[in-house]
Amino acid sequence: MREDDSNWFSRWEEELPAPHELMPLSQTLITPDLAMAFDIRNPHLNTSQQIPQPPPPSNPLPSPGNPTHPNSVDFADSAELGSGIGGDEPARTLKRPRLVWTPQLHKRFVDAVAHLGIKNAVPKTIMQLMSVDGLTRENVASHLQKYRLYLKRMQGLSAGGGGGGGGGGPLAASADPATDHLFASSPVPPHFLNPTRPNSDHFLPFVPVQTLQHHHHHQQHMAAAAAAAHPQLQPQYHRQVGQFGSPPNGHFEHPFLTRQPQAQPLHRMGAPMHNPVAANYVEDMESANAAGARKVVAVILMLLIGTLESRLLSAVLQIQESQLSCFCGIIGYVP
DNA sequence: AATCAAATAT
DNA sequence: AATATTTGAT
Repeated sequence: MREDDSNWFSRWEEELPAPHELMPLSQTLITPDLAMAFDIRNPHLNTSQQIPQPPPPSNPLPSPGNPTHPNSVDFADSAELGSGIGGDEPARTLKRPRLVWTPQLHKRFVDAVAHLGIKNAVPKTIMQLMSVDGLTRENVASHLQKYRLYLKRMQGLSAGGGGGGGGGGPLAASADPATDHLFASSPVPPHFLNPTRPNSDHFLPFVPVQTLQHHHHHQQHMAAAAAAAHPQLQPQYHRQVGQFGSPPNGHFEHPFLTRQPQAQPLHRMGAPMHNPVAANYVEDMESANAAGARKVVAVILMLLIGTLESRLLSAVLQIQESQLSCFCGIIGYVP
């Protein structure tokens, strides 16, 4: 008794949860929507917040075969998702905003799938290869599922024996007019349609090109819904910054920031390790001057390999066959 | 545990 | 319309 009396306090004190074990009550009482609307996040999650990624100097470059919407929305679209909530358990209560598959994001997806080969292209690996922060496996799985359906349709179109449109090729419009603008925004690598044997694309680097980190700390307060509202937009540099205004529809978009140092899973590829600085990838290979070099490299590779089939070559390069001579010329080869 | 495809929900 | 989520099977 006596002893207890003198010690009860210290015992009680010892059993108190450590500060980091405390679940902030406010978090549990605030609805996810409210939390997002007011930008409330976890106190002990002082992780660098969603700093909307710097919009790269607009490098307007037309992607082949896409109708462009003149109205260039100057949203930022960065490559990261999910804000700070990825990490800890109370995040479970906070539902993350739905992912918006911008043409650029989709392009990354396609690139990843292409480089993995259709066999290895499963949600998890695709997700890892894309290395977009906040991107979840189910995000990818969902997208992949739809993309496969799309491919199936495309395959059905071109492979169908009977049809009149013999020479159509993979560039033909989708059968269902009502279907995805998104998927049309990135060219479907030819071999997606014939899983016949591994592709030579494995030789092509995944272009983990690092871009400069600009400091453009502008939090755009615009509804990213607008970006989604223009599906046919050119895969330009729109940075959709999901911020919260008063969304009538009730859901918010979150910004994507390019993935920071965190995980750098895919440096095994071609990339000489370099600084751990964010792996920032070139979104449009067509636009970057890297594109030219890339194609030339591809040509050289093909030459070295000995496969000089113009159709295959143009397919690999994703250029017109007529342009082949140009590239061949560069390297001094005359077909 | 991951994946997949289909159905369903938001 | 576009994503997410669930379901049931592999």
